[in-house]
Amino acid sequence: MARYPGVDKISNSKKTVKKGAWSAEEDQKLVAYIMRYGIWSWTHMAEPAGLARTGKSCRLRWMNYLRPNIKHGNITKEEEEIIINSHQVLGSRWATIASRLPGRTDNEIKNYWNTRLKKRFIQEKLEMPIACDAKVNSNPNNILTHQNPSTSILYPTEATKFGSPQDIPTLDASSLCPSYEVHHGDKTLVNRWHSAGNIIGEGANFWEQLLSVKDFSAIEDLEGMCQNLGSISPSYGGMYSDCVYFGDSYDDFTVDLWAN
DNA sequence: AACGCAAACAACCGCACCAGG
DNA sequence: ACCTGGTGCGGTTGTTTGCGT
Repeated sequence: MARYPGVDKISNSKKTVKKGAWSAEEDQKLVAYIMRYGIWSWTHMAEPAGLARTGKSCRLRWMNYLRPNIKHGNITKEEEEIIINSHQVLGSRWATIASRLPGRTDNEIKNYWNTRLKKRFIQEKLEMPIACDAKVNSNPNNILTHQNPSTSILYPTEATKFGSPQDIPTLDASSLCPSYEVHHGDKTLVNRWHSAGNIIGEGANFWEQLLSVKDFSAIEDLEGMCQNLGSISPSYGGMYSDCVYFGDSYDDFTVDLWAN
C-alpha cells in the first residue's frame, strides 16, 4: 500500500466538511503541510494536514491566496489594459489571461472584470457610434483609407461583416495613422486581408512578415520590424507566443494578430 | 447610530479534460 | 475502449465592506 506523506493511515470514517471562509489557523496548517510535504494529492492532503476541508477547497485556497508570489495589491493601470486587451482576444479564458499577469490569479481577474470592467465595457459599447455601418455599405473599400478618419471607426462586430472576398476592404498599411481605430480581436479579418492580397502600401511587408510567424515570442527584434511604421509600435501593445497586438502612441489603433 | 444598497471579494459548484488502470 | 479519480476552469453565489442617507 502506498504510504502518503505525513499519513499513518487513511481514515474511511465519514467526517463533516467545513465550508465558508478560511481561518488564519487553517491557512497556517495548509501552508505548513505544503512546505513540509509539497503538493502530492489535493484529495488526500486535507486530512493529514489537519483540515476538515475538501481537496478542492484546499487547492482553491492555495492557488488563489496562499501560494507564494501572489500579488495582493490593487490592479494597476497597465494590468487593467492587459486584461481588457486579452479579454477582447480571448474572451473569458481567465486562466490564460492570468498567465499574462504574473502574480495574479484567474479568480482575481474574473472578479475584477465582472465587478469593475464589465459594466464600463458594456457602457462604452452602448455609446459606440454606428456611423461605420453606412460607410461599410456604401463603400467598403474605403473604410481604412477614409479621408475623414476621425469618424471612421471599425469595431469588433464590424470585422465579421465582410462575407465574400469582394467585400474585404483593402488595407493600406502605409496609411494607418493614429486617427484610425481598427479595433478587433478577430484574426480572421487580418488573415483574409492577407489571403485576398488586400494589404498594400509601405507597411504591407511588415504585415506579410508577421502573418508568416508561428511563434511570436521567438521574434527577437519586433521593434526593428516596426521601423518605418510611424507611430505604430509593439511597445503600445503586447506580444505573446500565440498573439501579438499593437497600438499607436495615441492609443486609438490596435490590431490583435493570432498565430495560425 | 442605524439602515439599505452596491461594490468587492472569497469560495463553492458543476463540468470538462486527462491520465492511469 | 471504457471507467474512474484527480485536477483545472469558468460561472455563480454568498459574505463582507464601504458609503450614502
